[in-house]
Amino acid sequence: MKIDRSLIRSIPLFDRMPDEELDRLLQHASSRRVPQGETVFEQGGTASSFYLLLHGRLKVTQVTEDGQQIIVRVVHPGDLFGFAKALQRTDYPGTAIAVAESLTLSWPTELWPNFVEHNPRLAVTAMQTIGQRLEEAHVRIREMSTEEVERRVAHTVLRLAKKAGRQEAGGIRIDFLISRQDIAEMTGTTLHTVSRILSAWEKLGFVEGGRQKLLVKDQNGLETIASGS
Amino acid sequence: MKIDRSLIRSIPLFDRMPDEELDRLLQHASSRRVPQGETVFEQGGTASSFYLLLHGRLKVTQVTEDGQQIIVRVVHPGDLFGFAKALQRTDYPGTAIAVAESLTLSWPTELWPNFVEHNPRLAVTAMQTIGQRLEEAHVRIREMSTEEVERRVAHTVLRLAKKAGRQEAGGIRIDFLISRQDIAEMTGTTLHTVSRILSAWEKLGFVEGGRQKLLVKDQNGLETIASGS
DNA sequence: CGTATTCTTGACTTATATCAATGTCGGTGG
DNA sequence: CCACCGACATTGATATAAGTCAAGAATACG
Repeated sequence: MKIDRSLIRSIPLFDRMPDEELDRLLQHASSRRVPQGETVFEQGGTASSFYLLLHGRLKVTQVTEDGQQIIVRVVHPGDLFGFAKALQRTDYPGTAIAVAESLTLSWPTELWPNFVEHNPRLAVTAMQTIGQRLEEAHVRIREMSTEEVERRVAHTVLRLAKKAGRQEAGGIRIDFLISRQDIAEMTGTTLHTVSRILSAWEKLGFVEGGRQKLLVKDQNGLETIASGS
Repeated sequence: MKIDRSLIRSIPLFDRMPDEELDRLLQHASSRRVPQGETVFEQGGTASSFYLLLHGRLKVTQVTEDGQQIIVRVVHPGDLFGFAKALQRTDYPGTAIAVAESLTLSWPTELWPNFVEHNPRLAVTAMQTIGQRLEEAHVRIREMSTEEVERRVAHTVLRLAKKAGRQEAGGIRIDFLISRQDIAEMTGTTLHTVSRILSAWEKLGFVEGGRQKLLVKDQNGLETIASGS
């Protein structure tokens, strides 16, 4: 399948890679259009590929034994995801669902060690990527350990605005479908509590809600809350 | 400084590395004995080295702006730690304190990219290490999102018993000094709640407490609690 | 010994979950 | 095109897990 090289070039992971190396990489890649709501891979499924998100937005969810769901992370364009093999796993630990029309690149997992060995720069960058993810996880742990719900929700919304926000008349629109339940699963609370919090913020003019919609109208206001009232 | 090679060989990261490669690595390494209670590096300090724990036990803590402390992780023998550079940071995100007499190896951070480029296997293994750490973080996030305190404490104690337990008459001893406060900082709760929980478990014969001591007497009992009563 | 941590335990408070009911939006198909 | 249905959201009332406040006991250490 033919893949637009300029789109790839815009991704930090590949921006300084020599042409030939990049071509070698793309040779083995396949791309796929993923419509809103469809899954890229599912929790427990055999990890046959690793992926790169070129365009769109995904959420990675996990379901616990007793049926509770959490959102492990949101995948943004340029992010590697589903690299279970690099974590020495054979199955995917979560389910990746498109929350906006998306475009992915994928490679067979067998090629991962190969790529890494032949391309040390890729290895270093990939490690940095995973490292950043680790830091994000630690931030989340820290917030869940020390902050109350409202602050956590504020932090989460601000991060979404930063990573997935589109400037719009009146504020920053979160650029994909996101429900109260989703926000609850990202912050470790219930949709009821999130709903109450967003309602309160709406009264204060900080945000504007809507069905699976969110518009941040006053970033400073939220930052005040995030930093502990 | 002369370093015992057999000790290094026992560590998975290096077990299958050619002798010459290992020597090249050890050439640039320095080892240090860290007495109980001393720090290896401190939060915010310039990341000048990365480390490997050969022997002993460390805890890595973080202090938030408003002075609350959490334990990010416990470092066990064989673990890499303080590899801030791999995460493209210039400072250490936390403080590493010896909770038992310890022995570390360290390398100047500048050598990290060098090592990785010259030793692809090391790169892959290091990535797996970070990957595992990421998974552990996700487990913790999942537990904090979905489980109540008692279950989380049970999970944490069981993990400690598994990773840092020494068989002993009557049960499995957690092999380093650990306070109620420490357990609280690992599970996102308060020392009071931990104290009450451990007291209750002691009455049930699951554990035996003591000042900065913990003995797991009934692993199955704890596992029942961990899995949701 | 006495002084400082660490731990325990009780009483009380509170944030947040749970339970329950109703409202609203938006897409589907008749 | 409108009506209806299902998914999503709001909001109130109530329950409760866990935090906070407070005091004292146990243990280690110099």
